[in-house]
Amino acid sequence: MELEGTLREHGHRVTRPRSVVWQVLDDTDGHLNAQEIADRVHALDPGINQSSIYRTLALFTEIELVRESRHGDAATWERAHGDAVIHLFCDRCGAVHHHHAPGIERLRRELGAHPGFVTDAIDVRVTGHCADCNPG
Amino acid sequence: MELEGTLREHGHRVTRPRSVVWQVLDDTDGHLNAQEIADRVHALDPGINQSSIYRTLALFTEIELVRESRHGDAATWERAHGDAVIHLFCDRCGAVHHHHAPGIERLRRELGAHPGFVTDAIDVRVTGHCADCNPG
DNA sequence: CGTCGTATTGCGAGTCATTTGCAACAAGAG
DNA sequence: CTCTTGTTGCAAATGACTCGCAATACGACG
Repeated sequence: MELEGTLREHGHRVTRPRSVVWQVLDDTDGHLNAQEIADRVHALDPGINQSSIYRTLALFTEIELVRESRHGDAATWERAHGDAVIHLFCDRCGAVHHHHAPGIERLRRELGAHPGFVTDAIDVRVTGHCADCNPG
Repeated sequence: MELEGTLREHGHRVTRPRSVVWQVLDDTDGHLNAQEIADRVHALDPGINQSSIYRTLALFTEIELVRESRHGDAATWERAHGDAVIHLFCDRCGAVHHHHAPGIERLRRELGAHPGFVTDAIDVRVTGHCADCNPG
């Protein structure tokens, strides 16, 4: 299992909060905020504390199982994925869509040729609105 | 003056906090966090309140004089600039460098062809480290 | 110039998501 | 089964940012 392997690899234990939080994120195709994660976690196990959820998310982010993003003042988490997927944030309904953009690899090559900076990750975020979202 | 015109255009007054905050951001080539802005503002006028600085930054962001960005849990502000400038965040020294990437226009065109989403702004953020930054 | 209406400020008190200290607990090596 | 120590739950703390409100000062107008 991806979770167990990655945790062990980094010298961490497999615990109940970690399994449940992972179960929630792994079952979701998209971004969840802290509230949504807590709700789903509690549906599976009401005994898990909010602090443990935050600690777990921080750990998962550190070992790159999860990607955290902030848009405006909203924090969301999703399963980690490669750079070539960019995020489309809808200003109307708040949804976050994924879009595959191979052009990112071109950008990465271009940056590689730039002697002043060593690139690690590239994060492209587009704001706008879904075609079917009503104004306001 | 750019500040006065833009404020008037949007029906806002030109006040001391607004002039001083603008003076600070306009004199800086790059990103400043709330603390740095407050320090520089207070160097020019110690009587300006922190809340007014926040309110001013929010207003400037709204009328697009200023661009706010959040990286991790750090909020920073800079004079507004076009999308074709991407941000390079150094994980070691915390600096934010600008890089001109005309490829963004290509990406915008590509997204324009995507029927499901109407693009407004594109924000490209690269994490990594300056070539001359020491590890740790 | 003065006057006046109202946007804006300064201040202090909130807010609220996230973090932290610590004693109790439990994963998992031996 | 035992023991070590990484983790948890809890409750209290943090801290960046926001808000309510009376006092202030823009700037339109005469």
